Amino acid sequence: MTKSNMQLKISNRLHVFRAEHRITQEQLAKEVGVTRATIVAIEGGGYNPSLELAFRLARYFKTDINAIFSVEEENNEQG
Amino acid sequence: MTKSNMQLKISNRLHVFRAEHRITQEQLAKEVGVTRATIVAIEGGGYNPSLELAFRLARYFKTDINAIFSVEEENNEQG
DNA sequence: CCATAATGTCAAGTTTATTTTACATCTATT
DNA sequence: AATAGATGTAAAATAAACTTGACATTATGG
Repeated sequence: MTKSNMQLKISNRLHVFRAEHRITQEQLAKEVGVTRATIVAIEGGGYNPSLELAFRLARYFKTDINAIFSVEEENNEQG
Repeated sequence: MTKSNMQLKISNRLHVFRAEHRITQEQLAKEVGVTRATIVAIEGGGYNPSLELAFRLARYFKTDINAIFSVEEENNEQG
């Protein structure tokens, strides 16, 4: 079992972006074309959305995917 | 029907990255933990992978998601 | 030409994202 | 306390990502 086969944990700051922009889950869901359940799931964490949805969220908040989503590194070789 | 409800077309340069790195579909598939069919599907285009897989591919090529995947803008304000 | 590796395709199956619906909780506001 | 808006949870259903296996085609090299 190689490392590349382990599931990556993807964390996100969607809740923060939503707070900053003062938009509700329901509004955001409508804006990006999904249901509130999906937004809830993403904010709940440990959830792996589609790339398209990630792009839509980034685009809505006029930012980059990496500003919202990031990979949880188990292995800290960022130096 | 608002624009935000239309499906975004996501294009990618996976084929290019793979050529540059001289790695086969099968090798790459193994590296990022999917099957060759998935790599073929992505390179074929019009395919919407998971965000996790997008992150894995970017990470493998030591680059950013945006260098590999991009949204096809119907509305050309990309500078 | 012959063998082998790499790629493209297709159909059927499994897993997981996303939807739908319903109900509970929490925070204002009156 | 009552009403209303926003959020959390959960279970069943649907859609879509991803797998599996098999076969065809296109390079590449002996």
